[in-house]
Amino acid sequence: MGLRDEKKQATRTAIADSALELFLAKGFDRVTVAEVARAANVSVNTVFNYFPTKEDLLFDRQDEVVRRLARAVHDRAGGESPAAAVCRAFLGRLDRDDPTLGLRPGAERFWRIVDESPALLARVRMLRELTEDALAEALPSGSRLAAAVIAAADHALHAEIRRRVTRGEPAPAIRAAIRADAERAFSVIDALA
Amino acid sequence: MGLRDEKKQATRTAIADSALELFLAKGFDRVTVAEVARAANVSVNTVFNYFPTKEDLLFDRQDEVVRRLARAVHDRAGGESPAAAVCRAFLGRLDRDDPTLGLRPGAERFWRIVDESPALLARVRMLRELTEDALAEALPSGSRLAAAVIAAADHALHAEIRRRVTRGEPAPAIRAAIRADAERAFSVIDALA
DNA sequence: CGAAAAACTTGGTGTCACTCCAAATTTTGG
DNA sequence: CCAAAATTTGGAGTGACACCAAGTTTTTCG
Repeated sequence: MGLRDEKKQATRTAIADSALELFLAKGFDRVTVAEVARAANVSVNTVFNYFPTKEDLLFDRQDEVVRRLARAVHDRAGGESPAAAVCRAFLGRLDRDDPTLGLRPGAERFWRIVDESPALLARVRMLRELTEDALAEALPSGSRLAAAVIAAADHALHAEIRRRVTRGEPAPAIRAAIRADAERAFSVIDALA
Repeated sequence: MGLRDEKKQATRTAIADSALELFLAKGFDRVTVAEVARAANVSVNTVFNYFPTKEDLLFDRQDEVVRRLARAVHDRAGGESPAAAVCRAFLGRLDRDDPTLGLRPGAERFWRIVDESPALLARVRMLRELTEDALAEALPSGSRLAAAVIAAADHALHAEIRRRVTRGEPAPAIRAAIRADAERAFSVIDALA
């Protein structure tokens, strides 16, 4: 990687970091792209060179997230059902305290930004749909219905975690409750896929 | 209702009709609000007086749609489970050839507009979420997880209908296939709510 | 009926995300 | 060191939408 790519990486993170800081301070909708550009010492055009939309300043590189359910199904052991695989992956992340779960301290601030912005909420819905699409492709049946239901359960569990965190419940209690919900839901859904 | 309200109604439908015509002809994203205003002989400001956003020109009065699942649950007979109630309501609409199903001729043109516009697809996702929210409130358990799963199934069934219609399958065949899918899915899900 | 009040429409002005283009500027490979 | 390639930038535009201060129309009430 030459000097050029190093600089690009630096510029990109400088922009994203400036953006996050501003969003945390003022909220997504009260920050303009021009402000972000100024804070990062670049032009507005450069911001759009790196990030196709303003929302991408916060939701950057979501490929991994979008493909998570599909990957869980794809990588499952022979004989394991898709729903069981997704369940197992979810519980694994729960035990491992995966940062994307929103259970770790600091997550609240992030999701607060999202919850207060219609544009970001729309983006979350889009990511959810992309997740569903990817899952449908990974299912041996290719069933959109099964994919929709499994993705809905996964999404609802994540949402429930955030809701409880916001409500101030302690992490261990949340983990226990969510674990029970997940096991119950996915075992029911299992008959679909 | 006085003269004023009659005029208002006339203006509103004139705007919506002009908009639909233009959207059908050119696609949502290739029509500006200014064009719609001109076609309806009003000012741009007046368009926004009646419709809060450009998307509302197409998705007007979606309250009914958003509350459909909640109403099915709310109005169910004693002893019927929520999932069963939603299933029954869905099958009823299928038999009755409800226009919002997308099975009737002309529906393709409408959904083509939607499918080609990112903004309208985002709006559909929002309506889906509102549907889910309303359903959660209507469930005796209030379970967001159950609501999410039921709403996902309902949404997926609608999407599947549209997909098959687009693919050119005959309506009776679609109805039969969807009926089977719905019965299977909701009976499985039944154990959740 | 007639005039003030209330409701509606309009023009104007401004903001902000985002696009397109052409002119710098920087980096790299030869 | 120089020319090609990549990057950054300024500038001009577009379109949705907010806000406000005039009109204009409809209603209300004396």
